[in-house]
Amino acid sequence: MPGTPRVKAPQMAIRRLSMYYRTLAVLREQGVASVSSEHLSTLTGSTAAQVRRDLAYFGSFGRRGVGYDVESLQSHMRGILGIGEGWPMALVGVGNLGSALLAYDGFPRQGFRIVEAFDSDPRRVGTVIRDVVVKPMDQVRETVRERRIAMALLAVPAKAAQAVTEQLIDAGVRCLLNFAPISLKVPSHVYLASVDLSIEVEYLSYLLRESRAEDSASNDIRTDVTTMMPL
Amino acid sequence: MPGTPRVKAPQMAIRRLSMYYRTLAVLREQGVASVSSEHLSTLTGSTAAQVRRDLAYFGSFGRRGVGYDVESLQSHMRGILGIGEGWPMALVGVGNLGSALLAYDGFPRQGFRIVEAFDSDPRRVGTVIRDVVVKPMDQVRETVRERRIAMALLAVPAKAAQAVTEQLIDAGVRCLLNFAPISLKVPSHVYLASVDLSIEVEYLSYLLRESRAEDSASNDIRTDVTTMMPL
DNA sequence: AGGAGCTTGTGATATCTTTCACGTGGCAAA
DNA sequence: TTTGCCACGTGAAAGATATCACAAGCTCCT
Repeated sequence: MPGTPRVKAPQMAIRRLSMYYRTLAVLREQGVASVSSEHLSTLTGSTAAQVRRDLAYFGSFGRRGVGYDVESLQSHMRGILGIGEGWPMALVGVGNLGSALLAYDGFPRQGFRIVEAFDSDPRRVGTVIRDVVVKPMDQVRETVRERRIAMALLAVPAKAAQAVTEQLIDAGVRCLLNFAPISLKVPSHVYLASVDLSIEVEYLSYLLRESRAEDSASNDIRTDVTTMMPL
Repeated sequence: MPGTPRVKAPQMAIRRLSMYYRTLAVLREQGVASVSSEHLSTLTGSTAAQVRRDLAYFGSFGRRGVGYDVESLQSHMRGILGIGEGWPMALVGVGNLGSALLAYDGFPRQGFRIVEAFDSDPRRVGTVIRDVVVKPMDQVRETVRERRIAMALLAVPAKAAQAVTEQLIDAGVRCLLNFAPISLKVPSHVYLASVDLSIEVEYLSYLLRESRAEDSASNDIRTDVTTMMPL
């Protein structure tokens, strides 16, 4: 890998890499061979300086005066993000949201696959969704260990989330993506990210409310907003 | 409202308010009348200083030497976040994810309700989920205007997302929660938040990969991580 | 009433992140 | 080869956010 990562990359930079990666995939489909930081920034809603800085955290992938080679940059991003290593994932909680996650084709497209699903409800156990058989909770430990699953998606009710989390960690899971609206506690060797729909909606609600007060609207272009709570 | 917001609150502070709000709701159910910043911080995975600072952006709600009154603080948070104003929301895209969103009970519990749903697929139009009739896309404009819907959830394929966004904005929507894995462009008077599952999973994948390299694990307690990309 | 002990609210400070601005290397054309 | 232009990579500056640490205010007890 060219260049050395002098300092640790900010969490947000890593998230933006995902955006860059996807954008590069689109460019490649379109037959674009080379892209500048400027170009990439308009496509991802970032700034040129930010794109360059983000990439520079991991090495120097571009050529001065030219830009970045789309294919090579994409493959570097893939390597950095661990895409295509085919991480197998486990899903716990096969309710409405869990079922939707099982069916979500964005995961396999990026090389992540849900290979096991669990639920505590006996009526759901045994059902098959997208070739995955729903297993009872008491098989979590054995299955996760056996298949060496490191990542899990948590789509259970808030009340059950902490207990299930502990089960999963005990079984050897190292990464958790939590959808339950609750703040989970995990030991520091476990990575945790959360998608919290209520927080998103309430944040928008706040902005809406605030804007009613001041009401100052211009006509610029505002760009994408995602979300991250560090550490 | 007591106190004055001297400076604009960071976006992250607002997201944390949502956490505080939910935690307060739990405390109230448990009959807890008063809570300190210290206590609240352990429950939400923040720090005491951060809790105090976050709250101080909006006023002074506590009493020195005592703490915060759970009920009154909760009601202040509710006001700030605009919870309970009963914002009606529209959903576009009633696929797997869209259906799950319709069924998600976290929204109505916080006072947000999906009152209209739209889909471009004729096979889905007319179906009823949770008392909501799925309407065709060409009724977006009229319906959103008529019902004065300001918030919309976008659960359509990435390819369609930008076009649908523009339809919604044209119809008067001011806030969008986007689930499509794409960076949307919206005018600056429109608020946009995105939930991007691929980014979350790839972020975890990155951390996992990185940890394999250095492998330095201690036994502290790590706390919740959500996600936010500012402006 | 006075003092001990607790917890808030907040200046000041430290840390983290983004933006600026320019030196450097690279390409192309004359 | 030289000239002109382009776009990266990166120190340095600015800006944003989090943390520290303490004065101010409240309650209770004596």
